[in-house]
Amino acid sequence: MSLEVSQRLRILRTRSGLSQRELAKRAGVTNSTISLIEQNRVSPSVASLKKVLAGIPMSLAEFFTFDIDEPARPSPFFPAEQMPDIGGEGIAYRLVGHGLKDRQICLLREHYDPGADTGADMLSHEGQECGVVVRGRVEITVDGETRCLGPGDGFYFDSKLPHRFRNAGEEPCEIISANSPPSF
Amino acid sequence: MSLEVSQRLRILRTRSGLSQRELAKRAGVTNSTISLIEQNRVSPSVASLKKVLAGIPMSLAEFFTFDIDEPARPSPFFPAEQMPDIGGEGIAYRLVGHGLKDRQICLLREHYDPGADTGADMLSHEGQECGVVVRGRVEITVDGETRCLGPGDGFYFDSKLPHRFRNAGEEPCEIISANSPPSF
DNA sequence: CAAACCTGTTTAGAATAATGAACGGCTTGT
DNA sequence: ACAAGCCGTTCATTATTCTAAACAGGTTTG
Repeated sequence: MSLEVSQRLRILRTRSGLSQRELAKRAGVTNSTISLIEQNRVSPSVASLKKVLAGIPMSLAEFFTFDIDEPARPSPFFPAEQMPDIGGEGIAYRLVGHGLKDRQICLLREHYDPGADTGADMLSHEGQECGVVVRGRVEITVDGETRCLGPGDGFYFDSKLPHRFRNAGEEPCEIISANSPPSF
Repeated sequence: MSLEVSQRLRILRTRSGLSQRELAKRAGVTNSTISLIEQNRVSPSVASLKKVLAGIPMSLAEFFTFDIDEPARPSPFFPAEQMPDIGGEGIAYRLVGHGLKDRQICLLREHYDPGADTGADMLSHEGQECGVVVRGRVEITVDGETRCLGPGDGFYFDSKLPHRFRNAGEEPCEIISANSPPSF
């Protein structure tokens, strides 16, 4: 949680143009409750926080996911040679959109040397990921199911499923992949 | 909130294969706290709920947004020849992950014949989009800025900015692109 | 069989959050 | 000037949550 409950609430309340008392009235709590929460002197019960948010109105899910963002307008183009390499052993990941704010997609050019893989342990993380093989062949294991994909073949799976990538062939392998929310 | 805090916690805990005591230990609370919360006999403070979730581990945002849509697991692999073509005049879009539920990313294999383009009118829609040129050359215009990209080059922009794609070269052009939220 | 070890639940008391009524500061209107 | 209104904050009391320890049921171990 990048933002405290206290900060989030104060931001949301003031953004809505409500005073502590006014919000309290709408929410069915007292103004002191709001005050104490916003000063981070108490940690509200989920029940009371829910009541408070109902006065804005906003759901708990929205409350905990909202973020303060600022706009910016950088160039939309990313030349091949300017993409930073963020890969590892025998693997190169090049990120499209490096440096952009509020990026929702992590789009990667992935390069696997022959024999290279993502490691002995299966990967597992939040989000979804997908990709297309552009060159070479890659052996992909997802949730116990293994397949060998070639140029033009695609994949799409929930990143929480244990997965692994391996270049089992003799030639380098290129993949364009996307995942969201971004892992890089 | 479609799901009670109590239900969510019990589902998440059991799904993680943890007992109340084990989770309590990891979270630094007592087992009775977990029990009472799961029985909905108390509404935990945000502070204690956060502690509990840290033992899973999971953020408050994830906790309140997660949903139980756990249908049968479809295959994560999409062979090249099975991807449906959803393109237009001189253009072919092939979708990776066709038929999946709750897809957050629209990953496309795009094929542009020489001279083909996305039309006279600029495109503009919700979301973000990005891609990498795999073969050939494409002329991309975003918010008045035009660039010609070749293999390995990437782009990333807000889909609301007026944009247009055109294959200005003599050879077919292939692009792997991603956009979110999905337009297909 | 029974002792040991799980599981989730319950209870009294300690710790914490929420209330209701104050307070001080600032602005508006008479 | 001064009262009336708003603002956010503070404090003693009340209400709720959290803890520690015990309870009840099921499974494993000797």
